[in-house]
Amino acid sequence: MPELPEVEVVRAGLQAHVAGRVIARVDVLHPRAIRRHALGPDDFTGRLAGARVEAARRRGKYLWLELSDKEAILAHLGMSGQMVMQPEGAPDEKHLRVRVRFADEGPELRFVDQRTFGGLALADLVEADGDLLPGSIAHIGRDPMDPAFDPVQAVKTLRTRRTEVKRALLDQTLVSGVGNIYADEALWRARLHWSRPTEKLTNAQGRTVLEAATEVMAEALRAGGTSFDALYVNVNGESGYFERSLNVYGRGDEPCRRCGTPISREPFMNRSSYFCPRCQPRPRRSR
DNA sequence: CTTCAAACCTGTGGGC
DNA sequence: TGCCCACAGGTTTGAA
Repeated sequence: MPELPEVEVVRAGLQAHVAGRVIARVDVLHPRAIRRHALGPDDFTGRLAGARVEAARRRGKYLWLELSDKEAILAHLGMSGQMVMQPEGAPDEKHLRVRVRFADEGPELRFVDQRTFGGLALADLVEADGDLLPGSIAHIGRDPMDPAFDPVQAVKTLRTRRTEVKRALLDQTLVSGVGNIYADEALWRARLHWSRPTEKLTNAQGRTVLEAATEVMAEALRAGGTSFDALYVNVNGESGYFERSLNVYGRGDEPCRRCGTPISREPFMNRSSYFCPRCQPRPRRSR
């Protein structure tokens, strides 16, 4: 599933293949893909024709193609969204949702999305805390790879929350970019059970788990991201290979790489939490 | 204000 | 073989 490292791989691919090009024509093949564009498909395609892509940018799991006049194509990959470059005329993918052709008639950009949780929208860029970003995501916190990310403040905010530590890690307003996979990996590295109450974490524990999240995402980025199946690929259709480096996620009943204890899986927020019951003991009292 | 859970989706795979 | 259900999960929305 695309979390920060996977989205960053895609962003870099878009920067390399799309920046500097002028859009000739956009086709929306499935209206749900632009459901967050309130003015509808005709407005979306009409306003994009002739626009020039200046750069590909990202915050957390959101990415956007910056256009001129403080506008941008804002994208979220959801669970299965892909941005792939294809030669014009290549056969349509089964789940092709949006096609972007360019004036130079070079490779076209395709938004492909099986589960349709992702989508595109036109957004106005606004000034926020020294950054230019889509107004609709101004509520998202900075991610750990942002040069202006403030880890001391993030730990402080984390410890004022009254919730479980994993819920806090997944809260994009606190720190953005972390999803279920890297949350579990960070908690394993920090030796913290997912249900530990945030208000009881020490400053050192808070710092440790946020540093672990930052490190594991940086390592995943260097590996090209995590792929379990064909649902995450870069703009050239290639998978990342960080899955082999995961220590807990998806490893239920397999031995912990630190202590050999079988990894546990528990239901959590309509998904799963993977953890080592020995390295990450459950808190004695759930608040 | 904060916290929480349901809803949105489709393809895959296990059980029977 | 085929049917049914569980599962994958990020964000939005509305309720408490």
